[in-house]
Parts: sequence; structure tokens; C-alpha cells
Amino acid sequence: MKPHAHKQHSHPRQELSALTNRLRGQSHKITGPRAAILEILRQHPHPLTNKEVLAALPKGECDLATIYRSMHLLEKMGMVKRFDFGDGAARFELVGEGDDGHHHHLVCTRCSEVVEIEECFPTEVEKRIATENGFKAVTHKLEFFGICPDCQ
Amino acid sequence: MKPHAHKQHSHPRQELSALTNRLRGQSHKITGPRAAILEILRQHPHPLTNKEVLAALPKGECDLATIYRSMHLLEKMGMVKRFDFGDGAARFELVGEGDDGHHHHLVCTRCSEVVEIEECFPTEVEKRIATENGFKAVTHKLEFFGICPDCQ
DNA sequence: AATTGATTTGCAGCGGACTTGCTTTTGGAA
DNA sequence: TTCCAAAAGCAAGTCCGCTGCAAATCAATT
Repeated sequence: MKPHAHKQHSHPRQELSALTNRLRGQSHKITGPRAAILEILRQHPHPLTNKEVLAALPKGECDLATIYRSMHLLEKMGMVKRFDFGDGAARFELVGEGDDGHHHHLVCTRCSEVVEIEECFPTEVEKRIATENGFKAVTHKLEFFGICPDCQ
Repeated sequence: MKPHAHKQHSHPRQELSALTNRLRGQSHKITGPRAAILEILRQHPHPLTNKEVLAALPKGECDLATIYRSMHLLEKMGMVKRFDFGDGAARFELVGEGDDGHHHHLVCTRCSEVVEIEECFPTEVEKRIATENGFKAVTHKLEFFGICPDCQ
């Protein structure tokens, strides 16, 4: 796996204070580990595994179990979005305020380079699929896989 | 998780002999466990986890490790297609002869009911995504999630 | 039909991702 | 400052999946 090169997220990088305020607003504590994790996510606007977050943290800063628990909290609060690239490790990305974070990626199957993708599955077709099958609250997970320019 | 109800696959159910012939044709042995696994897959034309296959087998018929190994073999031969519903367990489905097995599912997040979906991500858009980013051999994974009629 | 040898199986142990119970620490409100 | 609910650290445990090795087995050959 080579160093990640990514397209930037479309929404502006959030201030750390804005992020901690969102936490505080929900009556959660701003602890050292949580601030550190948010700062790492802020600095890497790309999907990161919990282990990658741990590695990016000043060592000894925080336990891996705490990262797992923090990600659950942030996910439940909608501050972070979970992605699955099919390699068995969940990845998390900061979500902009008021955004739902729904988007997709193009992932290189050789080097794991990740590109953010604007395109999405057509809403009308998804709605038709839902009603045809009587399902409610239908969403989708969609990721693209291929070989990046450097790996061809 | 209630009993699975599914739409039938569009391609006709294959004969077990046709399946074993495909194995034999690639100079693999037709062993008891392999025949039993193929028979289970044939009877359940829906994505099954390895543990579900084991449970469907007459008990003691075969070891879980053998199922893992057989699925790898069948996947490599293109006789089986791997799906990922995001719950941490891979699922496998028989693929028709000459088919690539590419299709998608609508999964109930409450009871895990699975419906096969005909629709697919527009090819032209996928091609555009590939060329715009310089990627080759681009495919996608796409699954839909929602609440099924019974669970609403 | 018996022989034989490479393939396959069963078993058991291992690794990685993720979770959880419990004790200690800590943020932040009173 | 005091105090306590919330959070962190640690360690053990769960679940999925993989692998090394000895024993079993398919199927080719005699």
C-alpha cells in the first residue's frame, strides 16, 4: 500500500472547535482521546480504518478500544460516516455539518488509492426498486474498484 | 432472522451433474464434501454464508474449513460469486454457466430477507468514471438496504 | 479389483477486526 | 475543590476466516 493520494472532499474542512462543540452540544465530554481522534480525521479527509487512526496518533495517546468506541459515538451522532471497501476493515470519514455524508469511492485494488466519486445511483430507479418490492427507507452502498494509473 | 423468502434467480437451476462436470473438467476431484456443498448451493439459489451452508449440510458431513476452501476454489473457477452485505460474513451464490453472476440485492436490515435486483449502475457512467480518473478494469459493488414489508 | 500417490479433508491452532467487563481516571458541573 | 457520571485503559473474549500437518480419499493405473 503506497501513500494515499486522494481528491479533496467537496465541503470545506471544519474547525476542530466546531467539531468539539457538536460533541459538547450533545452532552458528551471533550476528552483528550476524542479531540485527538477528531483532529486526525480533520487532517485526513479520507476514509481511515481505526488502526490507521491509531497509527496517526502520537503513540500512547489513546487505546484502540477507545477509538472503536469513539467511532461508534461519532457515527451515531452523524459526525462520521462508515465505509466498507470489502477488505474486512471499516473506514471512517468526517461528515460536514448538515451533510449526510452519502457518497462513493473508486478504490485501486492494487495499492488502495482512493478517489471520491460524485456520481450516485439514480434516485428514481432506487425509488422504483423500493416501491416494486414494498420496501421502505431504502438506501444503497456503492463502491467502484479498478486499477489506478500508477498500478497499470 | 426469519425464514428467508427470495425472488428466484432468473437463470434455470443447474443439474448437479453439470456442476460436477465443470469441476472435473478443471481436473479437480469430485469429493463427498464438494458434491454436498454444490447440492446445497443448488437448492438455495440465494447468497449463503459458509456457516449457513454448514448448517444446511447433514451434520458431520463436512468441516467448516473445507467449506471455506471449496468456496475459494469455486470462486476462482467462476462457479460461485461472492457478495458482501456488510455484516462481516461473506455470502456465496451459484453462477450460471457462461454467466459472470454480476447482480445486486435488496436486503432487509431487520430480518435479512434478500431480494434479487435486476437493475444495475449505468454502464456509461461507470465508463466515464473510469476514464476521468485513468482507472482500468473498473467494476462496482452495489447493494440496497431497507425495511421489508413484513418488518415495517 | 487392488495398488498407489497426489489431492483433499479434518482438526486444531492462529490472526485480525471488533466488542465487552471491570477498574481506574477524568471532565466539568455544582 | 469536591464529586460523580462518563470515559479510558486493559485484558479477555467473540466471530470470521486462514493454515500446517497428519490422516483419509478420489481416481488413474495396473
